[in-house]
Amino acid sequence: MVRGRPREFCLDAALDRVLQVFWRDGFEGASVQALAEAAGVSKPSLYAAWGNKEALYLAALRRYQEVHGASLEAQLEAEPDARMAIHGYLRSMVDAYTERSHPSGCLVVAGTTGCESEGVPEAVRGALCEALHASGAVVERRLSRARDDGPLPPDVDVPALATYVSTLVLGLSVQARAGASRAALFGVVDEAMARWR
Amino acid sequence: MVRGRPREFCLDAALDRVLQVFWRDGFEGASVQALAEAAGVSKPSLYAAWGNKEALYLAALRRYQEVHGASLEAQLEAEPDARMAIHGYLRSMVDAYTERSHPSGCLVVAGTTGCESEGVPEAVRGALCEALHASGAVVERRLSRARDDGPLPPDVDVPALATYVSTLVLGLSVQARAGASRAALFGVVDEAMARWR
DNA sequence: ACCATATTGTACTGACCGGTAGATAATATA
DNA sequence: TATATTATCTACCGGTCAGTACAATATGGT
Repeated sequence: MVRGRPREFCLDAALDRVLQVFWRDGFEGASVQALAEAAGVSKPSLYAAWGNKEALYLAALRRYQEVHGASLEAQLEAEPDARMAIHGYLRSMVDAYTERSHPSGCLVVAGTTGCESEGVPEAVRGALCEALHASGAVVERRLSRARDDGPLPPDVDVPALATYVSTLVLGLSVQARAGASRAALFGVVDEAMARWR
Repeated sequence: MVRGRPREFCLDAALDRVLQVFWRDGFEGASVQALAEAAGVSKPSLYAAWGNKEALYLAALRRYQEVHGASLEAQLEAEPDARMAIHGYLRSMVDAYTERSHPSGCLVVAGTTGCESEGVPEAVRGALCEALHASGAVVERRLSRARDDGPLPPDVDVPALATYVSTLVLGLSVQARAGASRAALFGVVDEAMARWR
């Protein structure tokens, strides 16, 4: 057993609360005071658990990817038809981005857009860029598989097509942030898919 | 003639420097100190000219729209063929978003993405949302005209198509912010236009 | 010359920032 | 029961934030 006084709060539960604040306010916009209050924990307890604001953000980002990202990738791989897989992926994105139980849009998109300021540590910038790249790579791998397996013609430019799809997803995140309705964004997805093939 | 000691700096020139900092760092990320240094003007001079940080941001946003937005709208209207007009619009956006003489991406997109924090005044939030909506409306008007004039079939869903195009543009801005190359973004535009009809 | 008006730079305000020192409390082990 | 270890909270640190008071300075009007 671990010695010493036991922690009185659940790390993951607190991190989820912290995540919500970072998601809404960004790295700079979220004060440690606000993060602590949201987590229902004192400021020194936050520092004792994660070290500093930078490490706390990186932990929240990691949790975001696990909780909100992993299932989307699995779904993309599960659907056998490539076109249907992308269509489902886009629709799931719209669902997630307009879900009312957490801030709208994507944490990574919001973070990347506002990470050029000097107040954002290099490690945070790097992690966000890496996360953005990773989400694009998932789409590219799926499309690459579709080309190898046949449903996509072998002459298709997979990187360009993947970047196109990813760019659309980034746009959906911004639209959601700006308050676009779920219906409007489903319209965008339908419009995009109607032009597929 | 105006009485009193004359101002020793050019308002528009200073506002352009201020704009660059807000563009890169956002409303919260840009300190008034940094804005003053970038403008080559003391902090009280900034306050004397524009009142406070909020008014300064709104003035910078207005200037951004005049300097960086007006020409794009004109170009969109000038090209007679709707498809070519949209293609040119998208290519111009990529050019602007990856231009090295100013921060990458779009000020409005960056601002909108990070304006949910409490530190951002309501007026700034409102102006950004309005600006985003206005840029979408420009595309919608152009497409609406194309439907009325014939080149676009009358059964096309203009609002949905316009939102699709705008969403793509927002995505391009995020990609540019994340460091995507001009070539990669031109590839996205080509991919999107290849699926047009 | 003198006044009214307006801009300038220095130096300041109170509030909040991220982060921590240090005393206290709660547990496992011995 | 005594000790080592860890978590908790209050109260504080120096630094930076947005914003300003004030004296000096530069103009036009009279």
